[in-house]
Amino acid sequence: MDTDALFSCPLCCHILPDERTIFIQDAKPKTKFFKKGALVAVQGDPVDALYVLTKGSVKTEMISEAGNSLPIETITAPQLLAPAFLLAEEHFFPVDVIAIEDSEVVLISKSMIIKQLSCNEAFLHAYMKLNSNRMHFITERLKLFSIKTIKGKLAQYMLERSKNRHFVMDKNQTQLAEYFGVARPSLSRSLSEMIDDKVIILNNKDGEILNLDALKEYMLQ
Amino acid sequence: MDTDALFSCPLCCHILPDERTIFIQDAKPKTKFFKKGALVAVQGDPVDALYVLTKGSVKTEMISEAGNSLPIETITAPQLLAPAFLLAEEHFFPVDVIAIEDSEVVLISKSMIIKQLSCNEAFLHAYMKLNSNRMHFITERLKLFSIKTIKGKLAQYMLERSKNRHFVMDKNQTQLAEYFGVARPSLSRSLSEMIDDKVIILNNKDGEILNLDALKEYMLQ
DNA sequence: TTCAACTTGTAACGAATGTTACACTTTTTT
DNA sequence: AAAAAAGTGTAACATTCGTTACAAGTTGAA
Repeated sequence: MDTDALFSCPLCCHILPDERTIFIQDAKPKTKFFKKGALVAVQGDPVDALYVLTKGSVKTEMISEAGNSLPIETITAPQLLAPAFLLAEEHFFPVDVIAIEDSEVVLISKSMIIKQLSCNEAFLHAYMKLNSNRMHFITERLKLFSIKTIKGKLAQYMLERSKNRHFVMDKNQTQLAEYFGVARPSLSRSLSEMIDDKVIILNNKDGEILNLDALKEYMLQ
Repeated sequence: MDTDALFSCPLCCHILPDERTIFIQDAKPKTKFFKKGALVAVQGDPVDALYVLTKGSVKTEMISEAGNSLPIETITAPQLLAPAFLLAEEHFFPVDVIAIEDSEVVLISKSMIIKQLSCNEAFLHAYMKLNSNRMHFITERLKLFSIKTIKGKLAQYMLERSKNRHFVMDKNQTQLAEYFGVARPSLSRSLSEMIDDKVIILNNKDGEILNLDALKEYMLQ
């Protein structure tokens, strides 16, 4: 078990060095290993422990089963998995979690976390801030989905990362199409049309907004 | 100010009766009134205080501006507005909040909430559970959006509230179309096709699942 | 360099959904 | 009971997007 990684995750880093040995003794954390491509958890699995990703990286996605899948995010160690659901009444994984490289996950029991929350104020604040930030993240994801047209999604994406009418595409078209949940050729077509209409120009990953009003209009429909 | 409502909200109900007078003295909560239809908050407004809806009801929606709007939920007093964002680094309203009847909102400063969180364990747990539950709610909303076809959304909606192949439609078609973010005639068409295909039957609000496998298949595409 | 793998552009076509309009039914109000 | 309002079904047509296929460009490794 990678205790260094465990205690550098954004939550457990607030357990003081002196207390870490005792914490490990009390918590008796379980360690699980996952090969690249393995399922760490599936939608509906109960979240009965805090899942700390201590090595590797995973991706989360919704609705897999067989048909479509919508990627939500990729998570790189050291980080927590589904921390908000540990204390929820519906304490189940809302997504599938899949290892995208060989990974290690440390499980810490719910009761141990609750104990730590009540006796360690820094831990508590970190936990709450973590959940708040995740809420923000997932809300942004929802906002993207509430925009129905591909051009609208692109506009939102570009405006979100623009500064002085300049922006950088941090994903290639294949990844972006997957992120938006649309077909790649459709994305390419929409992008081409936005360029044809002189709303933006693109040089490789670098983009420039030529017509800000027109770009914003895309989102309103 | 409706203090009864304030102290019956799911968070402040954990402030003990003895401490309520002092709490009010210290917090000096501000009260705001909103007429039906008024904007309580818009996307991007800073969340610098805890918003407690003490009277009336509001609806929240994304991307309004002028074009489309996606309703997220309706909230009835006594309840909190955007509690998760009070402690987030990005402490801004993620949605527009609109009064759907004459309403009263009580504002309690962030510092007062933080103080209460650290000295009142029940308050703390209520706050965390509240955020966890909201996370679950918003994740379910996202799941609905990750399903692209209307029939798929309908299938998810029906399966979610079915018991022994029986379900009840708790919204009329107009409301459901708005909830899904689709056009009302399109929803009506999809519903008709599902009935024609003998996957479900509908008697007013009561539905019966005739072909469970077919219904589930709708979601996988 | 040369080849393979990845990435992008694009075209033709079909499927799903949106838009608009109107008739009809049900519910609510007067 | 009559009138008004709300809800529903449906048709014709437009639009957007998905699917499939292939060509061309780019990158990186052998």
